[in-house]
Amino acid sequence: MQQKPLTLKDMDCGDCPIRHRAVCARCETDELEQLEAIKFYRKYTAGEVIVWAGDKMDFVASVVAGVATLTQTMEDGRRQMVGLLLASDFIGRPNRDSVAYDVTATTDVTLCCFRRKPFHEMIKTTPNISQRLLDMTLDELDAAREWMLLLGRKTAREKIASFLSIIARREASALGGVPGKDVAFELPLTREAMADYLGLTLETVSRQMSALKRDQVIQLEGKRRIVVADFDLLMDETGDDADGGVLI
Amino acid sequence: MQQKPLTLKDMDCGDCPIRHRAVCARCETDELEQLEAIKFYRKYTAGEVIVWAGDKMDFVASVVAGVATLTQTMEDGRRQMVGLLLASDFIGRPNRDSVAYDVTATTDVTLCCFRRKPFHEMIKTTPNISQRLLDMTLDELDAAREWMLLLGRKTAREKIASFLSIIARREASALGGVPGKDVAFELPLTREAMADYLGLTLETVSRQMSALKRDQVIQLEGKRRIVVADFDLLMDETGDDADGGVLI
DNA sequence: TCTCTACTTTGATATGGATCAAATCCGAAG
DNA sequence: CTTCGGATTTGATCCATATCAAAGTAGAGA
Repeated sequence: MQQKPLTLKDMDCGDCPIRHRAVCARCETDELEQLEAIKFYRKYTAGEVIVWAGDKMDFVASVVAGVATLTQTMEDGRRQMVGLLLASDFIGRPNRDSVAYDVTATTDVTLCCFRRKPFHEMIKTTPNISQRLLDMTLDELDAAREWMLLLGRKTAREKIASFLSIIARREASALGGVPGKDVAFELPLTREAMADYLGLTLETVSRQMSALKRDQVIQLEGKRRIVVADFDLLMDETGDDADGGVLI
Repeated sequence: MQQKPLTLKDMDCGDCPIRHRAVCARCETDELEQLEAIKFYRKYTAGEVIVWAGDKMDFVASVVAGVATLTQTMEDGRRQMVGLLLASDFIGRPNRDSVAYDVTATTDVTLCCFRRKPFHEMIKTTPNISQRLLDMTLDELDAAREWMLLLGRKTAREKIASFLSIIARREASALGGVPGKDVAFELPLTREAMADYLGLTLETVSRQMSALKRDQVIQLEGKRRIVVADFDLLMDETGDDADGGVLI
């Protein structure tokens, strides 16, 4: 399944959002050149496992395109998603050589990878990069805490509405804006993966999607395409405060 | 309630674990001196709110002693704890001036505070500090993801057992070890706060505590003191893998 | 010592979501 | 176009936990 790594020649760097957004927004030219030297690309197809929990991982990476997930699995098979990685999100830990979660591509995925050891060395000497990583990690922590409220206290209907609004918002911000009154988007996850995200069963996910459709909060075009005529109506179903929510 | 800030003279710095463990484990002498210059202490009594969600916070801090919590509250009053802060844990965001969660002292708490702006300036120029903060934030992210599995997929009984083992482990590691076959400790939270931690009601927490006691997994001395004769027996109830669990 | 009050336990009942089961949909392979 | 298999929907039933209610406990203050 896995193709041989792409070289820089295979992909115009203009397609790679990393140097501009994810890791090195404030880097100096020579730091960017250092990063280029340890950078390579990898592609995965939908459904492919990128790394298994416990495996060695000798690179860190940014998602260039597609959607990947982090999931934990209990001995008896119960699964909980703990990370949803979209374009420009970061995978891996500069100072750990194995991963704690299964990382899976849920759509076709392109990663921009950096060899872990030299990347780790760079961090130690480059405040810009470690500060950028700190900011990104703090954002992830905020997202995780929002997610904890969802898992611990929201009803199934609120969970679905929250998930849809999260996806809508992230898709919109990837295109550089905020969702307008009406939005349409493709779900990057199966019902089962949504269930793993939300701490529900896939049957409950399906039922609540049908209920939101019946109640005219969303429309379904096929199984995966969602049309939201009135985004405020969807937000009303999330249980969240009306104002967007300011962060720590 | 709140006492006037302590000065360095009020507290021997030897009592403060911060410079040694939390923020500056690898700092140079002059960096430590910079930190001293912007450092002060604050004390809070059990039950006191340290900051409300949305309030300005002009300092960051490390917990020196006691237990504090981060909680989110929905409009209708549903509450979810999203952070449990013990000795040497960090509070606040160097680059944000307001907080997103209620921060509450659940026991008497002593904080070692650093004025936010100068601390933020130090980070920018001191790789040691920003790297240390990155490591701490990544640890918190791991804890949050463990917590998400608990909230999304564990039964009430597993949640309680997991919570008790987490507290036992953190108490033990604060004393510089790992929990032995038998451990005893004081719960730093009310049943209601435990419910907020676990995404349960306080009645369910109480019932499951009683059940674990009935089944001889734990003993209760009074309402708050827990004695665990066989720690493995408690671990068996958590639903977690037998081996401790390696991290990303 | 005796309240008072917050915390905790226990009981009875209701219910949201899980579980078990079966049908339907739809895209990919032939 | 037809077939096949994974993804999804829908239905019937069950059960873990919430909810509502009341009683018990213990520590702080009078």
